[in-house]
Amino acid sequence: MRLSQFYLPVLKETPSEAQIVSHQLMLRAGMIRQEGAGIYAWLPLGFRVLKKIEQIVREEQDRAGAVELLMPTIQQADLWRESNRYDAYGKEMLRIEDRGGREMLFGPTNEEMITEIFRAGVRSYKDLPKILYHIQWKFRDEIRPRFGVMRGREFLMKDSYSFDVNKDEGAKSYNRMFVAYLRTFARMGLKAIPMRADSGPIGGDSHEFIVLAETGESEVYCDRRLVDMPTPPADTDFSGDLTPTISPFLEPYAATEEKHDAAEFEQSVTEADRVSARGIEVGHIFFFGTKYSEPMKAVVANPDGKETPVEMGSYGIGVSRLLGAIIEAHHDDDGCKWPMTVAPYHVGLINMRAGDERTDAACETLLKALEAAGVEVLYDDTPARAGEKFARMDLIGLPLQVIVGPRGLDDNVVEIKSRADGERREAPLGEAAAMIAAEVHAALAVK
RNA sequence: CGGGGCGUAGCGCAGUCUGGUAGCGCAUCUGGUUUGGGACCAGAGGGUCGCAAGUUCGAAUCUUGCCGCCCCGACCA
Repeated sequence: MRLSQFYLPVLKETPSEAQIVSHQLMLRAGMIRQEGAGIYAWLPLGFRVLKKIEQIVREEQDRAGAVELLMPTIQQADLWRESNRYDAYGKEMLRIEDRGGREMLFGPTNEEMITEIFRAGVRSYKDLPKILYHIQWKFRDEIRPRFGVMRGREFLMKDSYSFDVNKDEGAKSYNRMFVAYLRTFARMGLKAIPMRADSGPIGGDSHEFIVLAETGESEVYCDRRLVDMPTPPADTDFSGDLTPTISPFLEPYAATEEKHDAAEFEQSVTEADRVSARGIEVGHIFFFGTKYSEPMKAVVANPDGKETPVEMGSYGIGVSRLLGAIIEAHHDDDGCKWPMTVAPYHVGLINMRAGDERTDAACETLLKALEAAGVEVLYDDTPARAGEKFARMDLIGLPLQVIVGPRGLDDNVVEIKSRADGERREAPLGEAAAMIAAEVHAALAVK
């Protein structure tokens, strides 16, 4: 992509309404634009990252055996009356009326609808287990939206729902999502720690996945050993018993404020390993049994031929929020520092003298070769000054910058700069594309 | 919903107390000089001062109402 054809409205100054660094950088790097309190338009650069994150979430859901579908954003009030949540949900639910005066709502979550979809198609325990998920926009009329996409009112969420014949089977589904979540966040360069969490009005077992960050909204407490716990590998067998895989994560102490037990914390964790910090909740998993299946009559015939309500769980990932969390974890004073797996483009190609025959030709050749090798390139072909180009490229934070200018071309080399550590090195012009492509693919291969 | 603050050019702000017909920096456009880390000179364009009503000869400025946004608290991916 040529920058001259792209839409990248960067800001030199920090908009005053942005309080935390991720919000500031997303506005400055032209990733989002606020259209109302807690409502954002996704500009091209931000949209690309959103799609990358969404795709990683999707791949790990699929790997864990979940099946994707798509439910509508608008739902009917009657569906929510079946679970008695239409009145219980309160003002956080955005209620709408259609032209016929029917009560509708913009979905804040989808337990009711998925239960309705499930019960319409499943009759027997032999069809279980099932995990269904979708990635869809939600609207929750938050009392106080803030911090940009970290607490928007409209937000993109991946929500999965598991259906099992009994509680033991339900626990297996819960574990599958548990492992899928560990892998999902790790692939984005995040250390997300599962913590015992308050399951709220839903009840049942619950874990929140927390990224430690000073700007996090929750107070959390955990054992330091959890911070560097290795991620379960890509070849994990999701059809097998996952208890040994997840038990190392369950044994050390970890809890959010609501579930924190100071006495237990001090007793079970050595003083040196006690971490009390702030964190960003990027995922939340629940097992809630028959809360919806019972009132909504989502039942299957069990092996005895008796109809029993299915045991359900729900599993959420805040996809749009993850952009904020990743920036909080990966940035410096100059801008974002995207991990390769979620970067809007892998490489920023900087033409130091756009309009000069020699640099233009070298850039065009590199661009073609890189794109042919499957590398996503943002090519700065604008006539802007060098300082401006570097600052802009640092701000948007592409992992690799390739600098092509007369100075290097005199020696037949280009410069490659890594955004992560600022390291610069030279590469022969003829070999640069292959070297960069290999580097990009190596970084992406880590799954 | 309670408490606090803000709304003036795309962005950041001054002007409001003390009413006199709107300004600064950045950005944008034109010409020129520059050109490897946010350049310089000269010129130009861009504003129903959030909206409405009121007071006044005259309102960005005073009064009232409304709208929007931000921050602190209770709720949440």
